[in-house]
Amino acid sequence: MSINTSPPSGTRDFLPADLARRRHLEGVIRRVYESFGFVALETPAFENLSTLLGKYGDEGDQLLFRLLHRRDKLARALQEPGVGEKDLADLGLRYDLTVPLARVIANAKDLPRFFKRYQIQPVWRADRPGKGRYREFWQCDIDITGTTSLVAEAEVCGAVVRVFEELGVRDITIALNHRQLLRCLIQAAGLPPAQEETALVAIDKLDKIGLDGVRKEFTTRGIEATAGERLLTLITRPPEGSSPSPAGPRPPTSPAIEGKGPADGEAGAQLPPTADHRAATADHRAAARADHRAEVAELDRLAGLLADVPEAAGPLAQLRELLDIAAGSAAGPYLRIDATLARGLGYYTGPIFEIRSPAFRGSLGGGGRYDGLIGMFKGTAIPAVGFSIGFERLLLVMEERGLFGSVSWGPDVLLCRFPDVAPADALRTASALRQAGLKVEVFPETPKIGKQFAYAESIKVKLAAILGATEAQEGKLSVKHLGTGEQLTLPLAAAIARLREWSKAG
RNA sequence: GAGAGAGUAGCACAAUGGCAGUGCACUAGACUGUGGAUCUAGCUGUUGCGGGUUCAAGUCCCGUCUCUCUCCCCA
Repeated sequence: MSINTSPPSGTRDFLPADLARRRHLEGVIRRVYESFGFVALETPAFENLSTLLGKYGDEGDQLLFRLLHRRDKLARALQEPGVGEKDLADLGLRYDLTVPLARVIANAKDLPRFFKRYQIQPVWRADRPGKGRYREFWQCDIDITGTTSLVAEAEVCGAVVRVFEELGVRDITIALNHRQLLRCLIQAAGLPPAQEETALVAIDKLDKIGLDGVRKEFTTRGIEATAGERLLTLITRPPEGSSPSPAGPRPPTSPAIEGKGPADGEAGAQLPPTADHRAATADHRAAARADHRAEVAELDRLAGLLADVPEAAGPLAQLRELLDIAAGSAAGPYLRIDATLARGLGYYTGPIFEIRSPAFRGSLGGGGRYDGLIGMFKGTAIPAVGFSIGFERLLLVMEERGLFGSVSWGPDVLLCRFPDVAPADALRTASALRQAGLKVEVFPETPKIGKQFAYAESIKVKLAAILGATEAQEGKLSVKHLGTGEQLTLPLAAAIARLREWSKAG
C-alpha cells in the first residue's frame, strides 16, 4: 500500500535546479523594486476569513482556500442546526497580497505617509490548475499608499517595466483602462447598472473570444442586443491605419526578441544588461515613443463618444495625465489604452493595468488603483495603487526563451578522501576550505576515488580536493579540476588559493 | 464547474487478446591513489486502483483516481 507521493495538484516541489532559477529571478525583481524605493513586507499565509471575504468579487470568494475550525469548535459548529459551509471556517489562505497589505495599513500605527512596500510571497487559490496556473503561486507586488497622485501609477508601472527590461523580456505592453471610464461606457451604451458586472466580464474576454464571442456571451447573459452592440462600438479601438499614429504595427516588438528561439537564448540574460541590451531597449523605447500620440488619439475618440456623459471627464483627464507623467518613466512606451480591459478583482476604483506579451496567453501581471479597500478595514479611506507580477508566468516565459543562461548552484568543491585518512582530518581540511570562502561538500564514505569523482560530476561539481595519507603526512592537499583533468599536490594554503582561482573562473 | 486524451521499471517508450520488453539511468567488475569512453554481468514491475467479459486482459467493457490539453476564470 503506497500513497501518492506527488504534491497536491497545482502545487510543486522545488528542487535545487528550480530554486536556483527562482532565486535568481526573485533577486532581479527585488533589486529593481528596491531601486524604486520600495521596502519589503511579509504577512501571514492565512488571514481571518472576514478579512478576505467580499474583497475580490463573488468569483474570488468562491476560490478562497478556507481553513476549518479546529477541534471542539468544529464539532460544535457541525451540531448547529442548519449549519452551512460558511459556519465551518474562520480562516482562509491569502488570495493575493493586496488585501493583506490593506489590513496592515489599517492596523499599523507609524508607517510612513507614503508607504511603498514590495512583497514576494505565495498566494493560494482553490482553482483548477493548467498551464502557467497553480493553486499555490508567487506574486511580486508593489504598492504605494497614501496618495492619489498619478505619479504613483507611473512609478508602479515603471518598476514593473524595468523588471521585464532587465530580464530581457521586452515584447510587452501594459494595457491601461479606468474603472470609472468603463462604467461610463456601459452607461452610455444604455445598459442598466445591474448588468454592469456582467457586461464587464464579457468584454474583458474580447481579445480572446473575439467580437462574435462577446455577442454570444451577451445573449446568454441576457444583455439586450442593441445596447450590447453600442457598447462594442464604444470600446472597440479603430484599426491602426485609421489613427494619426506614425508608428508601425503594435505591440512594439524589439528586433532582439523577434523570431528568437530557445537555441540562441543567452543574449540578454546577463545582468547588468550588456551594451547591446541597452541599445535594443533604447531603440525600442524610441520606436514606441511615437505611439504616445496614438494613445492620446484613442482617448480623444473615447472623449468624443462620451461627450454627453459628464462623469467621464474625470477618468479621461486622469488617463491623459497618466500618459503625460509616464512619458518620463520606463513605462511610457509600453502603455496602451484598452477600453476592453476590465480586470476581475472587485476592489479597483481608478486606473487599471495589465501586462501582456505574445509569449503567454493571458496576463503576466496586473494592478490598479484601489482607493476604497483600506477604508473597508478602517474608518478613514486611504488611497492606494499597486501592481503585481505573476512570478511563475514570468518564469515560464524566461524558461521557454532560454533567458536564464547558466545559473549555478551547489558546492564548489567535493572533498574526496582515501580510506587511510581519518574522517576528522577530512573535516578539519573542509573547515579550512570553508573559511576561505569555498562551498565544500565532504564525501561521506571511502569507495574508490574514481567513484568519488564520478559523484562530483553527477552533482555538477567541477573541483575535487583529495586527501590521502601521503598528503596528510606532509600537510598538503591534492586539488583536481574535473573539467580539464589538471591535478596538483600543494601545501594547504596554495591548494586553497588554486581552488579559489578555479572556482572564480567558473 | 464542462468537454477530450493519457496512465507499463527511477526516466523515455515498446508489446495482434497469448512468456511484460528495449534504451537511458543505477550497482558491480575489467581498472586496490584517479572519474567521463568501451566491454561484461547484475538490479529494477501488484502494467494507477477496483470490478467485469474471456480458456487467456497491459490490451476489450464499467467504475474510480491521477495527470495533460481545451473551455470557464485568472496571475
